[in-house]
Amino acid sequence: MTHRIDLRRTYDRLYRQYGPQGWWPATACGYEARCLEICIGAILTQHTNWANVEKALANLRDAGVLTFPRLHALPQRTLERLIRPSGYYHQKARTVRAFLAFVHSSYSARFHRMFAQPSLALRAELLSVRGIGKETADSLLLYAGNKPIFVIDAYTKRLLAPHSIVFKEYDDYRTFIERRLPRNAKYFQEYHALIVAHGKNESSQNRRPVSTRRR
DNA sequence: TACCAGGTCCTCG
DNA sequence: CGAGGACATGGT
Repeated sequence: MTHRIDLRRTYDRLYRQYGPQGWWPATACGYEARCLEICIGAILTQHTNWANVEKALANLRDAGVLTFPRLHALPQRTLERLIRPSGYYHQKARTVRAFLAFVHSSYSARFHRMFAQPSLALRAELLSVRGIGKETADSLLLYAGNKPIFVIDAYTKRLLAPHSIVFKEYDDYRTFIERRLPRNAKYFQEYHALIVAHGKNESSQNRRPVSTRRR
């Protein structure tokens, strides 16, 4: 089967339409703090509107617990209460704690050590953490670790589907895209961000059809 | 009111 | 293994 989509040109088109996205939307300064915020945000955003995730992150920030040691020491119930707006709060609290325990025990709670590992080996380790699946693992690798791994999400599949590019396996999507693009983390970050911007734009138009009236 | 949002895990046949 | 369901809040 021949795939007509030109992924580089698609990127250019999206970039012209939406402009630079500068993802991931993180506010923290400093490498470790920023990694923490990205990782927690990536877990909280699973099947969840980003606006809800921001409420949860704001709760953690306001409570002064958005640091590795504070978050790691937080009781399950307290964590659940703070991240409640992001939904699935029981599951996600467990995942956040499992993730922090993993980083703590395997990498002394240091993200720079964790991301010093070879990407694919680290990916396998992340996938062994309960609650972290392929998309979340790849988001951590790409946005926190700056690894050239392309993140596949619902929007990405939605973008490819009209071109009859449909796979059963997550990794088939990833391979398809990675084989057709320069392996560059910044490029992948921006590209995936553009796909999400486009996806949100499209779905908002579906909800409220474009008015035929102009000006 | 119903449906959706930057998934993941578990169970059952 | 593949389909189906559970997990949960907030916005439109």
